[in-house]
Amino acid sequence: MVFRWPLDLLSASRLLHPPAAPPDVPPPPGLCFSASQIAGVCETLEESGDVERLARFLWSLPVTADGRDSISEHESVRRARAVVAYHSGSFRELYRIVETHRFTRASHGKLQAMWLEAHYREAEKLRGRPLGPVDKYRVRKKFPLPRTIWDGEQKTHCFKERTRGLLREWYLRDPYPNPGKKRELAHATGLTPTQVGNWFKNRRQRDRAAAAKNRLQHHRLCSDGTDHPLGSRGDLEAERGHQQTLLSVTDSDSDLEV
DNA sequence: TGGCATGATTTATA
DNA sequence: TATAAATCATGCCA
Repeated sequence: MVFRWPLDLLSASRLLHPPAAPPDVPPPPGLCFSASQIAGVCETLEESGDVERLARFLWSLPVTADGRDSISEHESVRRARAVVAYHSGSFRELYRIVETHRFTRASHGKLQAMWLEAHYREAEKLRGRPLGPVDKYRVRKKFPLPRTIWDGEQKTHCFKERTRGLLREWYLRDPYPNPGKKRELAHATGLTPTQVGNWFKNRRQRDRAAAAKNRLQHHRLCSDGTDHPLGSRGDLEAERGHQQTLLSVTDSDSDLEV
């Protein structure tokens, strides 16, 4: 392995062989590194966050015209090149690296984050303003993660229809299930007990909101000048009773048919 | 543990 | 493309 820049040979040498000798003593001429040793240096520099040094190190590596050499084939080297491309704003280069090579699962998280962030930045630059959540969602839809850095596993935002059906069913029977019932339902739906708890919590919250809204509308329709302030008969029991009635009426996330 | 407010994501609609 | 609505998660308080 012949380095283009002696300084980087020195860097690599120090990373691979921590300085037992005085640090400024140059490595012996003709010192060779294997591709996996080079990859190790890339990993170390990447972990250290010193992108500038990583860039210099990568630059010092010998390259073939098509990049198909034992060094460039190494995933850590490719990932390091992607990192450098990202930090230097060379997003086209980043996309090219990511799209043309398959990466292992261990690299997916970082590469996915860079892929998305790069596209966000481009979109922001294009629009001249920061992106909101919906803008980012559109960017993600427009530039889906390549399969080289994504195993294709769909992350669903909503629970499965069958799961939701079960939850609704149980909710109608008992909106306040005890921990045992929650665990049972979690087992039946494949959700965690926390998710089940959250679902019931949200469901009650939505029903209360819908109940309040319905009552307000009803109040507006009925009140032809007579005054029925909302809180005047609002004791808890009345509220609960109203909710029970509304279970059959509100359906913010459901098709409740009772 | 429940209620409430709020955030993030996704989808629908104008 | 902006906006609203729906859905799930999370944090705080009582």
